[in-house]
Amino acid sequence: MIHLYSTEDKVLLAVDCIIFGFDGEDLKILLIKRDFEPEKGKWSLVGGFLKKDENLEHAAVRILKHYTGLDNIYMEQVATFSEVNRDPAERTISTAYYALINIQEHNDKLNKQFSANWFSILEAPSLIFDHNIMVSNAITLLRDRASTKPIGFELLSEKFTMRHLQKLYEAIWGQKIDKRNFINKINALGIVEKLNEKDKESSRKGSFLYQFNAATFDQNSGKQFILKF
Amino acid sequence: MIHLYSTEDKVLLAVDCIIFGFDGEDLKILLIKRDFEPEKGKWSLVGGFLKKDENLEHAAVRILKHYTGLDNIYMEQVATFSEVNRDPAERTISTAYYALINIQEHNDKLNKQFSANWFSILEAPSLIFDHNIMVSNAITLLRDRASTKPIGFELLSEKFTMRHLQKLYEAIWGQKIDKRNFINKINALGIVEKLNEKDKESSRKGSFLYQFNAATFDQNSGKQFILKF
DNA sequence: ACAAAAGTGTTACGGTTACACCCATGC
DNA sequence: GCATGGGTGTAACCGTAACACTTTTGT
Repeated sequence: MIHLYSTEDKVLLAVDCIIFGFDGEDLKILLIKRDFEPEKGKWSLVGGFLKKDENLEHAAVRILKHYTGLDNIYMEQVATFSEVNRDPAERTISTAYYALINIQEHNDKLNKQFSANWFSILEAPSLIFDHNIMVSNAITLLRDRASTKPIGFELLSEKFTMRHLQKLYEAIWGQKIDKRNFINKINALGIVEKLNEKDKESSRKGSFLYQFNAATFDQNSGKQFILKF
Repeated sequence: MIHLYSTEDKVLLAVDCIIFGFDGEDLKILLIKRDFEPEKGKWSLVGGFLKKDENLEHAAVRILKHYTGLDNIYMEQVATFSEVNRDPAERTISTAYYALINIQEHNDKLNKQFSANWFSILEAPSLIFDHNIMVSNAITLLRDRASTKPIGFELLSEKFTMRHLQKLYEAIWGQKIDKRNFINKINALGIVEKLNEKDKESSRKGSFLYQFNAATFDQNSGKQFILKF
């Protein structure tokens, strides 16, 4: 079998992004109302097409910057979706990426500009094409990664309370966790540093703030990061 | 931003397959000597281009059938690789799939026809393009899947001994496992059925044959399949 | 009789889970 | 002084890991 590349079929390649955020209670995804045909007016993931001179990751970064205004976003490829008629307009293959952003840093103006909205993953509307499957795969992958890598911090502000962190993991796994067991385990992992500051927002007593300590984590990296309940 | 699909760049989309087999001792991958430019004569994964009227999975099935003669192969997508210059001949994006086949059923004639060879994952040669990274990602994924899904059986014949099964998992994880602990755990999972036959190949005493029991596994599917040591 | 692999249970250990009360503060 | 969330330790339990000897049979 001899290949002459030039005789092979070419296709459109798109990137779709599942953008996760955390508001203190629920894990959320950012969706936009699609403003062009087909399926204009329906809810959709943010996406765009791959250009000749960039790789998929670069395209994802570009799209994320466009829709969120943010750089340096934590991102990982989910999978590539290629059903022949997934997009009724034209044959398009799409690679999905999930991204973790700090919802506080996200600019509300952009939401108006793009008719975008945050939806709890428990109450998200039905999406165009195969985007529901993409979201579902992304959630599965995120749950796995959150259990084996210290990526949760990407969804929080630099300083956070133990309660924030716990609520985050509860939202990711859809499961209540015992307060004492959670704190014990986090401390055993030695990846957060207790600060001499308190957050007074949530209670009269106030609760201590922590920050992720990459250095400590790297030292411990002999042992595995596993966070399961 | 308004998209007119017709103005977007199109690209070549390829599929590359990491074909795993198990010879009783080592986990192996099937590689071919590439018979066309660029990189003619170098070792490579088997691959091909996506056609207009098929999805990626279909392309992978087609390629596997072509190079191994086999249908109904267990397969899973690994990831999509898109560096701009990954293929020096022309911009090509490639989606990698790993596949598990029973090495016994594989036809040696085809190996001659395609200058193909099985290599232990521990001694595989350097490959063209980014194929080494694909293999490495595939192994990581396989290890994860083997720990959480009963897919190991895809690499064995229908009937196998406990020793075969243990050697397989040892090869996948690159780690010795205690014989008694292994058997205890497999039996606790209740996914294999002991047959009234013995394999006399490996010892004078002979060892009992087992087969995977999908029915039993489905009944147990309330509990999770987890196989780690 | 001996070599070579098969087969078989129990104990110790470590990590996970379950669980309840006092503390500090603002109103 | 009381209501609200913050903070803290221990004991029971369960799964995992470590470990050695007997059995079978072909030569």
